[in-house]
Amino acid sequence: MSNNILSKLNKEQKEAVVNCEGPMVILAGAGSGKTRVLVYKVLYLITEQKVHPGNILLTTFTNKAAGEMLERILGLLQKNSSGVSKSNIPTVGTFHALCAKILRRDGKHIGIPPNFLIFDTQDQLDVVKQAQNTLDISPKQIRPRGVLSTISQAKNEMIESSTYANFARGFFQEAVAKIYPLYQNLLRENYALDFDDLLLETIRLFKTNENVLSFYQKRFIYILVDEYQDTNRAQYEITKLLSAKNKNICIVGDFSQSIYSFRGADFRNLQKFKKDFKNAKTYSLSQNYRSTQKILDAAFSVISNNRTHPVLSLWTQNKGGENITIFEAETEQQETEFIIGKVLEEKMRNPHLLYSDFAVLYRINAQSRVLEEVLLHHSIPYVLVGGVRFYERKEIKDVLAFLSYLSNPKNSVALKRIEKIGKRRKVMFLDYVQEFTSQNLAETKSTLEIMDEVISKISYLSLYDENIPEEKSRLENIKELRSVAVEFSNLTQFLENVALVEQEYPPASLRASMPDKNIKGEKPNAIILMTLHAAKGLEFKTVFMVGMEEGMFPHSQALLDTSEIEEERRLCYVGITRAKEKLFLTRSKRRLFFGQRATNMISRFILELPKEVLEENFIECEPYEPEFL
DNA sequence: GCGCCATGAGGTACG
DNA sequence: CTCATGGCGC
Repeated sequence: MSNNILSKLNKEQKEAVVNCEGPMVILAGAGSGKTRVLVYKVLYLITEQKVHPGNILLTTFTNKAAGEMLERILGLLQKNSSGVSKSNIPTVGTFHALCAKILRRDGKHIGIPPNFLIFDTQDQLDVVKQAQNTLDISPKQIRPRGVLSTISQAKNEMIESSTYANFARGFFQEAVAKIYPLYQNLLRENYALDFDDLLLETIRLFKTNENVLSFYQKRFIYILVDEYQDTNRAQYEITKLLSAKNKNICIVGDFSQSIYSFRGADFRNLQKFKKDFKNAKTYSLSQNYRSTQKILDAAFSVISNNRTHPVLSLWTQNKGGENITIFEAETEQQETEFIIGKVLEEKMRNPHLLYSDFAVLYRINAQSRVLEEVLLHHSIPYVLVGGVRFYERKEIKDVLAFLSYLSNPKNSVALKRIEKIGKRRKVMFLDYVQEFTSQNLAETKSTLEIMDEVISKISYLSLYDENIPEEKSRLENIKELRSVAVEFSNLTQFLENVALVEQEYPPASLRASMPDKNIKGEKPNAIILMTLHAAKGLEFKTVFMVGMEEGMFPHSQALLDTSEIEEERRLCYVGITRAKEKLFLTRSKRRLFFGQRATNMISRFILELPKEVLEENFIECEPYEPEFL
């Protein structure tokens, strides 16, 4: 059986899998089979080391990744006929999901009720506005969004509301110093935590309750952490606390793919690890199974310009491959037309190719508009990944507000939202709340029944007209939410799922220009449009990176800061390494920007590519020295 | 409670 | 230019 598992791995991967005891770092390059190593390591621990599955913790970056990895693990376990029952599976999830579970169970020790709410960004904003209102701080002078991100940043650095004032410098931060404590109080009055609190309160729980910490240390004997380069300080702290006793901690990461420092991620955690665990072993996965050597060479050449972190050199058996094409368009429309031409050309050359083998990656969301317009004009099918998320839609938030208030009448933010829907509807709703609590319906009715009752009691659906396309899609979204409710008949569990789980984009929110068979679960045959950030972890046969201009990519706000430029370069590295077979980099000489025509220089990242891997017809621009150097 | 207009800002995004 | 927000009048 052991051979069976290990035969699927190369030498480097095998080493990383079979060494399980003690602290270790796996430096895993893009496309090097990192997920495979994590999955097989868990499998190896269970089947070979006879570790109880419940003693394994694997943390991931997203819920999606967690779901996929657990599925693979369970599938392989079944294949190896190792009896794993539902109550006997490894814990796989994000830090936030893990912390939510821990706090539901043990938060009471630090005054957090088990039915606490999790406030999302919109709820948080409402709270900030409420706090500013109380303090008479005008939202015009001090923007709530800015306040919120400053508070979040402070929380990421583990600065509490009581001590923030000591660090506050300047007009804005002094305002935040007043708002932050009030914000925190309001959260607590609502029995709510924000996402940052989930992490911070767990740390506080661990630090003040030895027994609780000890319980989880005994439970999670083997800890694996994915995407360690994108952990923030709180997440770093949690892994350290949890692994302090057994020290069986395996972290996986890649410096070159750290692209989330703007939200508190710190790739130096990857370096700190070896200082915290002096005897930590290091394994590197350097064989790439995704791209051609030319693509890898291009990526390496670019990323080698970064000075503040180590860089893995990747190799592949897939030598050669096609050259990388650079295209300089006059306008952004022409840039998109070039893409369409190339897609059709490639499809002609190879009839097996689907539209979905092509991805267009861009730096900022605003770039998608022109792409959509031109694709639409040429009747080329596309899907836009991203945009307004399902659970952030108005109608979904409304229905959730009803349910959330029913589950926890302390939720004043939900009530405020309900009031906004309509005063009369609020009265009708409160009538139902009375009925609901007096008859204790939370115990007897399913989520779906409650949802349907609320919706009909206040005739919520009559707000929307089926004949107006936009409103019809709102009605469809509510239907979609009903199907989620079917999966979670317990109201509390349903709300927990909604708060923590990133929703798949349902069909209605997929903006496809051609209504292909977009049925749930089916990948539509359409060109994929997304930001470079969204592309992390994915791969496509052909990749177009557009807007390769100074000011666009690297982004204008990163130009003056070396560490931000390095992050942009890592983002570029991530983009290049998404391509399996063919890579195009395009730029436009002129571009409409905030209604004005702007002329941008060619991106430095293009000039950092090795000439050997470029199509010959690319005429290099005059080299330039950025002014700030 | 809704719709209209003025104003202002404009990165990336997971839980 | 485009979108989000907030104030105000009906």
